[in-house]
Amino acid sequence: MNLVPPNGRRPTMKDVAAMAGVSLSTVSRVVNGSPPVAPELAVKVERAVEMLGYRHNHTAGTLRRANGLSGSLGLIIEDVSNPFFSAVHRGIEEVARTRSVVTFAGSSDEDAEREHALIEAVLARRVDGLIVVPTAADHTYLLRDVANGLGLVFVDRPAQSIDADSVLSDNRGGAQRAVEHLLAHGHRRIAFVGPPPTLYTARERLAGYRAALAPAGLSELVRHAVEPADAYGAVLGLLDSDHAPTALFTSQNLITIEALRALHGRGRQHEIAHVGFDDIVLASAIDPAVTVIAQDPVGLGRAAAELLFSRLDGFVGPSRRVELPTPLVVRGSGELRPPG
Amino acid sequence: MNLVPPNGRRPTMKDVAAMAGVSLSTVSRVVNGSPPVAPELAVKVERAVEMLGYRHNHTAGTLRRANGLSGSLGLIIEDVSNPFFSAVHRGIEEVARTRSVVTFAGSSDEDAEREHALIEAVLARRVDGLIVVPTAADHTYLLRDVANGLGLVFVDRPAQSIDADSVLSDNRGGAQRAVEHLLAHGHRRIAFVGPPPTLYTARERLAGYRAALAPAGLSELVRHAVEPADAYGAVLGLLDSDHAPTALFTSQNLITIEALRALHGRGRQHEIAHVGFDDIVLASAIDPAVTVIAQDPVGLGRAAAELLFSRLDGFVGPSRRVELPTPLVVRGSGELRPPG
DNA sequence: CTGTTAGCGCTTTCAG
DNA sequence: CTGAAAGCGCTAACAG
Repeated sequence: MNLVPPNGRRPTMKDVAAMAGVSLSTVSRVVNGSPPVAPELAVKVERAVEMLGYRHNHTAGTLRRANGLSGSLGLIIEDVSNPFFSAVHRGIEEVARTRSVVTFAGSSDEDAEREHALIEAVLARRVDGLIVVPTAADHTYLLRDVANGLGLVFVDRPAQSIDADSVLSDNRGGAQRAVEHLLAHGHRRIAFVGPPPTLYTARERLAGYRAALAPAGLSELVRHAVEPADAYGAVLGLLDSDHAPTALFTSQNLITIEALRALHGRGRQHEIAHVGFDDIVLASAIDPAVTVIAQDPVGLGRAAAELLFSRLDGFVGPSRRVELPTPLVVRGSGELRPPG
Repeated sequence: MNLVPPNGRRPTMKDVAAMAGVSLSTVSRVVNGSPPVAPELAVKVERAVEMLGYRHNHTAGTLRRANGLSGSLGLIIEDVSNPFFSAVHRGIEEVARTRSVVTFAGSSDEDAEREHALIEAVLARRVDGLIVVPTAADHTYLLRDVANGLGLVFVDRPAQSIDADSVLSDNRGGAQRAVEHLLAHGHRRIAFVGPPPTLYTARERLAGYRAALAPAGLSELVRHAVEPADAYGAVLGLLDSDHAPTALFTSQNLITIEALRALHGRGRQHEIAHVGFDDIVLASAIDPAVTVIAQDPVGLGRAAAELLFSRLDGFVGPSRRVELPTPLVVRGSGELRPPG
């Protein structure tokens, strides 16, 4: 059964053809399941394939194939091990799988150079498309590739320099809804704790916070955390200040977690209302359960892949922008009322 | 700057050679940075590359290159969006990056057929190596590929059917240490809640639990949760039983989370001691903070990649098995003493 | 130091 | 329905 061929050479179609006593083209036809081919020949070929342990070299085929597709795509995210982005990956995989397309995945670590190196690396492996969570400000160098047929979709944040398909969450709307929810529960001093507005998503969420406060005529109370860990101190500082807030809006995953540590550390979790942006594991296990604005990262990935494949399928319209809703998930912490 | 070539054809080395007025081989030498090449010619080539927006086709080179390496590898894990496995992915990426190797990543979803399809897909794209969290019982079909130079490493669980390099956590030792820790704090009735022992890791952890109880002459109290969600009910059942345990060992990530929900839901988190296998986010935010046995998934990935590349670098010794330590992280929940 | 040539493994006309 | 032959984009001898 498992005869290892004498030499260390992988068997090729030529070897299969020789063993089966047919021509190269017949092997190709059988391997690619493209009739017409006589059943008896097909059987002979299949037997030879089995015997030799022949493995199709899809990349060699790509070189010659009419459409030139490699059946692969590149995914560049901030970090493959960040649960948010790995969920995006998962969504992409779900639709790529239906087309037998495999995915190169890599982390940019929010570093433009690294992003660029990764993109070049996967492009050199001739991926059919690219899905990118953009970090770099300039992506014009991809324009030529797109003109030459590369599929390109940006996800989570829009590209700044070029016009391309993109899939985003409703960041601003979600943040606004979170703050309006706190307002509706009687809060007048609502603090914002989040990363500085360098990234698109951070800017949008801050804008949402402001959009909610403005019509109420309330003044803002903003604390920026450069590193997520900074949020811990920021929240403690807010709790200790003269004019302490009665409610907290934390604009991101890791910052919400730090805020929880601070709140619980001080035993104030039942007094200070809190809504976080991004759902977190254990949000419903702790007391009070954490009210959040939920994103749908898997949906983000799915939508990005759909857009990408529609291009590869020949869609040539103008660039599209899909925005996914960010519903409020009520669990308890966001429904605490201010004292008095 | 960004002249898109008139036709939709990607420029090739031939185009570059023609524009630069040199031969194909000279272009190849410049592109691959393999001297000797006259500086003036190099400049001409580089200019032409720039003008045309030439992009190297690394896969075409693979076909002809002496070593035949594609500079890519395949990673098959249970789920790309599971934080544990995506951390493994991250570890692999860290070492692959130093060699400019990119990674195909896909999810087997604990399904042997899917695993097989994925492996075939990446093999057809001629990856240099494969890192697999095995689900299928049989991997003998990979033997021939390994004989033909494929690097192969199993991670998190050993392969059952073939002899290959593998990287594991010390599952049994970690579980044993967890239970011994609870014994040392005076507990005599310690329950085990975990998945049924179908998977290697589950079996090992259960064995560790038993290995700790046996010398103490204590009887076991085991509850299996087929789905993580089942652990919630299982823990409630234990709490309500006549001979309720005073301590809990939960043998996995998601099960620990469900147990926490149950414990906190009943307000028993300060009475029942609890140690979980696998670290979890927010473990230190809740009260009491959760004592765990920590794995090092990033280290698992790094080690797997090191083993893989050592093979590609020509190492030909017998198969190696690396086992990573699983330290106890003391935080509070595991140090509660039994009543009385 | 540079160019010519053969050919990697495959798909695709094009004849038979 | 099957085979022969050309050639995808590239690298590696080998001459010059």
